[in-house]
Amino acid sequence: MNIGDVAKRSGVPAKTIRYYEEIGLIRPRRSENGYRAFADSDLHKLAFLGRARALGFSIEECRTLLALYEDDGRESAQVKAVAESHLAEIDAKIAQLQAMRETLARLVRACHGDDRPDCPILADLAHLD
Amino acid sequence: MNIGDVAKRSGVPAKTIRYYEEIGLIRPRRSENGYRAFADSDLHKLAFLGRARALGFSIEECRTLLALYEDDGRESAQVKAVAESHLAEIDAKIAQLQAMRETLARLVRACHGDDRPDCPILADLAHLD
DNA sequence: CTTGAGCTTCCAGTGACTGGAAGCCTTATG
DNA sequence: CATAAGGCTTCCAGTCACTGGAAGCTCAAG
Repeated sequence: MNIGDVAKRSGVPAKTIRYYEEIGLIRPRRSENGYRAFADSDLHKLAFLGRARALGFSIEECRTLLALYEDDGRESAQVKAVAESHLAEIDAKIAQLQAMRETLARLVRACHGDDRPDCPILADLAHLD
Repeated sequence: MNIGDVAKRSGVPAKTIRYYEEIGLIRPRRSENGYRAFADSDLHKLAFLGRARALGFSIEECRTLLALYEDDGRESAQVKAVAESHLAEIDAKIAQLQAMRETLARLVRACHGDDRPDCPILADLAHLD
């Protein structure tokens, strides 16, 4: 398979696939003409990576997960630890965004949004502690 | 005021203040010795920027908000539009994170997390559509 | 006079791509 | 068989918003 095929089949853009090779996540063979020649195992890895990235795992977490995936002697506890740590980060990010959201929503509600200049949003931002 | 003072008073790190000057968000005067000389208005702007950034506004949105803040002829509707658009982005991000969170939490619950290798988290990631 | 803190500029790196240029390779069509 | 289109290659630069560090100037205290 050429890069275009795996890109289509895995859903990972060709540019991204080249980048993943550059940082050592995958190591496709090369054909005689210099083209990358992807095996089924490469396609599987890329699909794996695509899904892990979609769940928000960082590249380094993906590297760890991929290594665990390929290690028959892994302990599921290791995988779970990575996932739990990531879950905690997601929860923290959600909490932070929700705090922002509350403040912002309050300000937006308070702003009449007409042609006059006075605005509680700017007033809040300008307020010195 | 020197940069260290405004950094402490505004809560914006000195490095970040220099960066904000570089991209034209602030234009402090210079003393004869070459040091930046911050006026109260600069301090206010930095505090403004710090708060706007804390609410998740992008630098370009901050630039717009700062311009509106300084424009006596602004219409509060313009400010509200920026804030509402940002609020929508935040909501989208929260929704996306919550979707990730649900999937991930389900997988974590399903993984027994012991010394055996079989793991529903990896199984899910590896699953080809 | 020296020491240490604070200031300056400039360069490089972060994360995870993404866009684009220049050029080789392959395939389809006239 | 020539050519044109499309796919592949590498390399370089840009994104966003800083952040770290090096080299060197300035200032206040002892």
